[in-house]
Amino acid sequence: MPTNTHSSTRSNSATTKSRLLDATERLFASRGFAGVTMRGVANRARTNIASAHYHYGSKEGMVMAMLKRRIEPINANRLKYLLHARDLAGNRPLPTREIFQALILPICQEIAKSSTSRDNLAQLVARSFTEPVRFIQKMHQRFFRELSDNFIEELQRTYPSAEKKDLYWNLHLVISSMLGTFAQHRRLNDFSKGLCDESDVEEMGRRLIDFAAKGFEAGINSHSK
Amino acid sequence: MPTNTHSSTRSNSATTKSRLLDATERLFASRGFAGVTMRGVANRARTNIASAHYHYGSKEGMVMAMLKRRIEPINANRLKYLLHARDLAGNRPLPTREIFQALILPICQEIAKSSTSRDNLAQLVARSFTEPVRFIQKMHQRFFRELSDNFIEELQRTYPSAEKKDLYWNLHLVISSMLGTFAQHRRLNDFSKGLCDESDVEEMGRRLIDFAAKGFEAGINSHSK
DNA sequence: AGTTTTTTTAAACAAACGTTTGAATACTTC
DNA sequence: GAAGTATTCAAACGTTTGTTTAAAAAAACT
Repeated sequence: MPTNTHSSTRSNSATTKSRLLDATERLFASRGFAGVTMRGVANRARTNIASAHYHYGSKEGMVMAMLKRRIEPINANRLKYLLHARDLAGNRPLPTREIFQALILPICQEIAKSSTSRDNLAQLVARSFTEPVRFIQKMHQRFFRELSDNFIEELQRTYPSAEKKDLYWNLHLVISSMLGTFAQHRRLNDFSKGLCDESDVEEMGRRLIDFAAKGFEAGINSHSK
Repeated sequence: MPTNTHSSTRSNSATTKSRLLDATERLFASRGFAGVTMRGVANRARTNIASAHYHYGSKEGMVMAMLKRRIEPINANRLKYLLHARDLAGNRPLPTREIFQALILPICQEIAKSSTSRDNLAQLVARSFTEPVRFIQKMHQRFFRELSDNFIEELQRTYPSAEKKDLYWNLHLVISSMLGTFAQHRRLNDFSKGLCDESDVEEMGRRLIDFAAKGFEAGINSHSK
């Protein structure tokens, strides 16, 4: 039985443990949950199937650990961004664009980091939000519930007279657009017949933020007048 | 060997054949490609595994047939909408909103029709665009390539001085937003803590069109000035 | 050094998968 | 109604899946 209550104190074991998550990440990003096989992961991590079970208990546990490792730091950065922007603004409401920068920039930075090799974070995030497996849906729900609570609060400060329903609808549209854009990201080159460069993550971030901010404002203003 | 060159002339066989696609559709929408099992489909269609192979040759062939049956009519409607709007406008360029109405309304109507029972078209479309299986990706690519060719042409008429790169980027953002919104659609109730009603597909369509049109315009104007 | 705990390994398990077979049944055609 | 085609069916095939077992190896601890 694995005793994972203590974080691993040894150097070698931590390496195998993390190599397993690395392999899980690659397979999940390129082939989805069903494409993550214990044998495939073990092979890529240069270890054994039973070793994977030893460290993570089950396939579900392993994928869950991999998703947590990836997503939690990004969400933490989003909130840090938001708080930082609010500090700079004093008690004046934040511009729409700035709020969505806090939502979108942190993950774009992470995507830019990871998109050097074949393991693409954009694909990973995209899969995790349409994956039909129950526990992943629950996880996704938890992550975004926490996020939206914070962002709705900030949006209410910026749009004090807006109806809550409009704020929720349009934040929903913004988040959906962001996730959809990541999911489609790899198809941009083909889609645009080579005119657009999908590898330029910074450009994607800038355009996505503009798009989201203006779209959001449209949804709030049209209803409030 | 199945001789599918002739469309089925008998009444009973066509029913079994279409029941198989119905079952495939339900399973694919709720559990993705990996969740479509020949046994599951055959059970739901009240027939045999071998019967499914007889009619469609393979699991891939069956899922492909199901996707074609669903998506092709929607795309045809989109083009019909677009041509109709252009006819009404004479040779004057179409407003942005009207162009994206032609993109979004036809599929929303279809979603509204199918969302009575548990088989949700929004989920189906959502899965088909993040599914890691090769042949589904190819199919998705083909469908949207044909669509985008027509819509880019129309957008160029409306924005004659805009750069092609901007048009492609922002149409990409619009399509991604649309797909992402469908993918997230079922989570809206929970996300908004009951404030928003996800079953109101017409409201979703209206808000999505506004969002997309304004977001698109922002991406074009900000770069052209 | 000896004991205990943690980690790795090879081998096997039952269950579920897509596909194939060959015979039985239904339908069409003459 | 006989001949021929189209469809259904139960049963089996070989793989692959996640998981378990029990023993060996490595590391940590006293």
